[in-house]
Amino acid sequence: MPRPRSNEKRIALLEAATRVIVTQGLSAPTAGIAKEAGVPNGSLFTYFKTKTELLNQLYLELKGEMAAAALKGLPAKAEPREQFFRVWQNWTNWAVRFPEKRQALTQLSVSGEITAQSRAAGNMIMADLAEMADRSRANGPMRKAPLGFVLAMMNSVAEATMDYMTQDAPNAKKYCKEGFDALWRMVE
Amino acid sequence: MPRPRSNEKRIALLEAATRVIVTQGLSAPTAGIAKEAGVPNGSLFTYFKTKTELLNQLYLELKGEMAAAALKGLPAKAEPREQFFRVWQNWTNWAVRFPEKRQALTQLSVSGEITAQSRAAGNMIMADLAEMADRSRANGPMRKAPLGFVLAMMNSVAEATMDYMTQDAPNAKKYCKEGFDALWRMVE
Amino acid sequence: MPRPRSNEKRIALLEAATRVIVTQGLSAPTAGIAKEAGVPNGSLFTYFKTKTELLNQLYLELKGEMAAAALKGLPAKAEPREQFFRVWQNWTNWAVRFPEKRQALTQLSVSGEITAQSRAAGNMIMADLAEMADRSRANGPMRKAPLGFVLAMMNSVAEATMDYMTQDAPNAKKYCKEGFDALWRMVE
Amino acid sequence: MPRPRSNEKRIALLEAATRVIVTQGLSAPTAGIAKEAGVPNGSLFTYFKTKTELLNQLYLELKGEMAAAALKGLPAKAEPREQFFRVWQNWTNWAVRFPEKRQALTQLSVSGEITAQSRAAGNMIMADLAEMADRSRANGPMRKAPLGFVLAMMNSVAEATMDYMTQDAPNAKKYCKEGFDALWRMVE
DNA sequence: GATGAATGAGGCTTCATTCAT
DNA sequence: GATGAATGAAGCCTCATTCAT
Repeated sequence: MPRPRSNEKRIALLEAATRVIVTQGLSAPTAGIAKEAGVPNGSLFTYFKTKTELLNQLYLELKGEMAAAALKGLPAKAEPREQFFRVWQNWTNWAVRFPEKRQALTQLSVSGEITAQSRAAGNMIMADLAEMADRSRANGPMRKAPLGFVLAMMNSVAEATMDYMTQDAPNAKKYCKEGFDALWRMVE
Repeated sequence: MPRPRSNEKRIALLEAATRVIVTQGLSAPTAGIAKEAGVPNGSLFTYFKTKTELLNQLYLELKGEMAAAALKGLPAKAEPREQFFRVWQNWTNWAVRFPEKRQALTQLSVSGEITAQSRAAGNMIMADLAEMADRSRANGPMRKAPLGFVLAMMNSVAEATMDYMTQDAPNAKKYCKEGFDALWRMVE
Repeated sequence: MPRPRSNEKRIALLEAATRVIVTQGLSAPTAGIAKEAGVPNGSLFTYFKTKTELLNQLYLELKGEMAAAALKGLPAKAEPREQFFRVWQNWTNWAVRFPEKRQALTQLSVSGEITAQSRAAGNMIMADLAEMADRSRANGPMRKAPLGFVLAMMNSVAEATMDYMTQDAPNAKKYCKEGFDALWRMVE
Repeated sequence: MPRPRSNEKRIALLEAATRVIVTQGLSAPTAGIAKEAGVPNGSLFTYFKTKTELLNQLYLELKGEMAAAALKGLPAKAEPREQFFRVWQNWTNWAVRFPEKRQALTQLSVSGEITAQSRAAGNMIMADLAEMADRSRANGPMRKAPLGFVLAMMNSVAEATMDYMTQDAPNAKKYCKEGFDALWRMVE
C-alpha cells in the first residue's frame, strides 16, 4: 500500500494559492504557490494536473465556502425579510472575515481561466441562495424580470457592500445594513 | 508632454490592446498587441514606456470615452430623474455598442496593474457623473450614506445591467429600463 | 540472479515498452510504459533497476527472438544456398510478423542507450547467423573481406528488404526473394 | 532598419546541434546546443521556432550537403560505372570527412522528429543520385524491381560501407572499393 | 514485495524590454 | 525615429527514481 494522497497538502496548496493570488494576481507562479504552501513545486502537479485546474478547483472551493457560510444557521421559521437579512449578514461577514478569499474569488470570477463547466458548477452551489432571492422578489417590482438578472443585481450590490465593509471595517455593520436596505428597496 | 510622431499608431495600439485583452486577458504579449495593431513590436515601446503604462493609459482612455459617452447631449433643462435616465441610457448603450471596450475596462479595473494614480484620475473623469448621482440621492434614503458607497452601488447595478444588455441584446432596452428603475428605487 | 516474483510482469513491461517505443520513441516516460503494461509505475523499477537497464534488456530480448526465429527449423542437410535462404526467409518474415519489435530494435540499436556490453552480447546471440554468413561467402568475392564488414553488408541489405516487405506487405514474398538474390550476388 | 538576422548564428546553431547530437543524442537540451554555438539560449528560438524545427532543418541541411558532396566534380563524359564509382567515392568520403554530420543525419533519419514533409524534401534533394542509380541498374538483374527498393538497397550498402570506413580509417579506401564492388554485383 | 505518491532537477519555450542598424 | 533581432530570466510542466505504507 503506497502513501495515500494527503488531503492536507491539497488544502495547503489551495490556501496558499488564495494568499498568493491576492498579492500577485492570477499570474502568480506555481512555484511561488508551492513554496507558500511549504510543498515542493513538483508536488503541486500531483494534486492539480495544471495551473488552470488548480485555479478552477480553488474557484469552486471558495464559492462553496461562501455559500455554506451564507446559509449557515438559518432560522427555519422566520419572515422572509428577516431570513434574507440573516443570509445577507452571513454572506457579507464571511467576506469581511476572509477578505483574501473573497478577493481571490473575485479575481478568478472575472478571469478567463474559469471554465464554463466550473461556472455552471459554481451556480449550482449558489442554488439555495438563488432560490431565496427568487422568493424575495416574488411580490416586488422585479417579479417579472428574469431571475438571472435579479440575481446579478443582488450580487453586484452585495459586492459593492462587501467592498466597503472590508475597506472601512469599523463601520462594517452600518454598510451591511445600508446595503441590505438598498437591495430590499430594489426588489421588494 | 513629448509625443511620438504618429498619434495614429498610438490609437491603433490602444485599440488593438482592447481587442487582444478581451480574447487573451491582460497577460497578452506586447508583441501580439503590436501585431494586431499592425505596428512593429519594438515600436510599441516608443509609444508606451512599459506594458504597464500602456495598460494604465488604456484604462484612462476607456474610462474617458465611457464618461464622455454617458454625458453626451444632455438636456440642460430637465427633471433630475429624466436627466439621470438619459445619462443612464447613454452609459449602458455605450457598453452595448462597444462590448470589448467595456470588457477590457473591467479587466483592467480588477487587475493589479492599474496604479492608484490612474484610479484617482479615473475617478476625476467620472466626477460629473458622480455629482449627478449625488444630486439624485439628495432627498432619498441614502442621503446620509457616504457618496463613495452610493456610487459604488450605482456602479454595480450599472455593471449588472450592462452585462444583461450585452448578453441578451434584443431585450437590451428592457434591461436598461428595468435596471434604471431598480437603481432609482434604491436611491430615491 | 535474483528474480522478482512475477515473470509475467517482466514480460508485460518488455512488450509494453516495445509498443510504446514505436509510437513515442525512446524518450517515452517509464510511467507510460508501466501504464501500457498494466503495471504500477513504481513496480517497473523492481523489475528493472533503471530505464537504461530496461532498454538494454529489451534490446537483448528482441535480438534473441529475432535470431531464434531466423534459425528455427533449419533443414540439417541442405545446400548452403538453400539453407541460407531458409534463414533469410525466417528472418525477414519475423520482421513482417512483428514490425513493432523490429522497429523498436532498430531504434534501440542506433541509440546511445545500449551499452557496449549489450552490443557484444547481442553479437553473441547472432553468432550462428554470423557463422552461416561466413560459410556463404567462403568461396565468393568477399572471401577476403573482414567478416564484420560482410555481416554489416548482409545486415544492411536485410534491413532494406524488411522495410519494403513491411511497407508493401502484399508483395512481401517478392521482395524477400529479390533481396536474397541481391545478397547472394554480393557474396557468392 | 533593424539588425538583420545573422546567418552566421543560424549556421553556428546548426553546426553546434550536429556536434551535440552526436554526443548526447536527439534529446540533447536546446540550452546545450545554444551554449555550444556560443549563442544565448533564447536566441535559438529566433532562428528556429521549436526544437523540432531545428532538427528538421538540420536534417535537410545535412542531406543537402551530402548530396552536393556526392555529385561534385562529376566527369561529364565517362562510363556509367566509372561515373557512379566517382559518386560513390565522393559520397563515402564525405562521410569519413564529416563523421559527425553523418552520424547526426543517421540519428535524425531514424527518429520520429522528422516530418513526412521533410522526408519528402530530403528525397527531392537526392533526386540526381536516384536517377544515376536508376541508370545503373537499367540493364542489370534488378531492372524490374521498384526503384525505391533498389535505392534502399544501395543506401543501406553505402551506410555499412561508411561505417567501416569511418571506424577503420586507415583501410577506408579498401572498404570503399569493396563496398562499391559489392553494390555493383548486386545491381549490374 | 507491491504500490503510487513524492520529489526537484531540468527541459522547452515565452516575453518584456533593449539596442544595433 | 523606426524596426525587428537579441536577450536571459522565468514559467509551466515532466520524469526517473525513491520511499512511506
